[in-house]
Amino acid sequence: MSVPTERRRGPRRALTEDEILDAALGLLDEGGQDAASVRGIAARVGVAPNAVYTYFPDKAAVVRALVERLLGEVDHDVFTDRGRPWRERVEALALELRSRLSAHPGAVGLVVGGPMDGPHALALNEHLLHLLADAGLGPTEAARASYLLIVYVFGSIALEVADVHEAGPLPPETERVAARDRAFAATPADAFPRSSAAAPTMARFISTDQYLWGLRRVLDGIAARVG
Amino acid sequence: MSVPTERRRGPRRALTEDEILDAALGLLDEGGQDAASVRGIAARVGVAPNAVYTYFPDKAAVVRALVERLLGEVDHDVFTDRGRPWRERVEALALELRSRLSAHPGAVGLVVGGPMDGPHALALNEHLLHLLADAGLGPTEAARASYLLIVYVFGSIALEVADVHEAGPLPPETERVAARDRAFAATPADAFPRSSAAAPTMARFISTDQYLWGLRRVLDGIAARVG
DNA sequence: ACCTTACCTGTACACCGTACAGAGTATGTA
DNA sequence: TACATACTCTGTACGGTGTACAGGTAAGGT
Repeated sequence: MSVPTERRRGPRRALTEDEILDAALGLLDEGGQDAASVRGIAARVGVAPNAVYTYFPDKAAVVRALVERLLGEVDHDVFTDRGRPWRERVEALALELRSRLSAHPGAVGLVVGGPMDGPHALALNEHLLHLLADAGLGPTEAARASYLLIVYVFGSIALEVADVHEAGPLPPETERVAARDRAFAATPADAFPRSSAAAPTMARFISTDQYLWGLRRVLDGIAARVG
Repeated sequence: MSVPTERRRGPRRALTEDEILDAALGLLDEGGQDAASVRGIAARVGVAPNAVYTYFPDKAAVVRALVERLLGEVDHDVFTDRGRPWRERVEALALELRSRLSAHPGAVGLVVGGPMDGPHALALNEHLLHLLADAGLGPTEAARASYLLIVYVFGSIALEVADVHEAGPLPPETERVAARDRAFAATPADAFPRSSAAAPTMARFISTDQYLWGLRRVLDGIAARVG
């Protein structure tokens, strides 16, 4: 009888890179931005800290791999359907990215803070470029528009998550929206929020409504260049 | 003869908070994102590491104060002139912020990564809200538009700086643009950049031209809501 | 039965933020 | 003038971080 699970070449490989990434993401989800230490990861998979370095050359490589995995999780089908109008496809992409990333707030900083030059990131960029070419944009304007959209999507997610150092997931959207409304709403119905007290932060805790509103303004601006 | 420099109450105050912030910013400029350690700051002002804690409760407070100082350096006059068209004023604000922040790439991550809830940040937000009210937007749309603009300005700067972990200032814009063009330019003149090799990162090293292009698309989208 | 290869551990180093106790000095008050 | 007070700054120390180095151990292939 042979060994049921296939081994690679050397001795048994007790760990896998995926286990390590699972542990890192788990720590990030539970403890926020800085919770994924090498020692913590190793402890979570039940191994000495150095064992991690068998699979990744350094911590940055772990982070890169994790970012790639997160970006690889986005469902490309929803926006590669060339039968749908291009604006709908962009909105689908934007919503998909937002929901994927805000599921792991602690990891958002790592995604945005890195070079985003892995295969999945590039594939995403390429799909977006094709999409904008479908819309009728020339190569230069497509590149610029894709940059603009990337900035909006990642920028808004990054800003939203920026001041949530605490552990755990974001508060539910209903509560976030309520907080934002409390912050921005002027006291008289038609008044303009003039005091700092009325707008306590520059940009935080936005709703999906507001996210889509901004995205649509961007799309309006881009659409005007199509003709 | 009396002491020329005025003292507060206690013994001589050899350090000032500004000296500490100068040191922190200097380290950030020379060493990038993570170069501003408490120990490094203290060494640079010639003092034991703990002395810093006389002026700031913890490192986060140092960072907050530094962010506030950077945001306080933006020249408000260029965009509070209500005589100029509102789009011009937004562009002036966007360019001012970009030039101020990209002068200190190592500090950008700290600005964007924090809550941005200091007095200067709030004042900036308020000015932007007023500006958009001048443009004719109602309170809700002004808040949403200001959020959109903030996301664009800070998001693009953050993404641009994200993969420059190395020390020193950004390369000069001419070189950055050349790198970007090399990256995005399709090999045949009219071809569309399809390969990942042709677009090696999602969004990096953009020119002022491209920055303004994106900003103007955003402004187009906002302007369409004014009527 | 070797030898090679790859996994994993123990130990160690330099650095980080920062808490605690105390030394030193300039000031306000008697 | 003398003292008490208030404040700045230092020495030391603790627990945390990333990771380099040397070895031990177990599973192949031959």
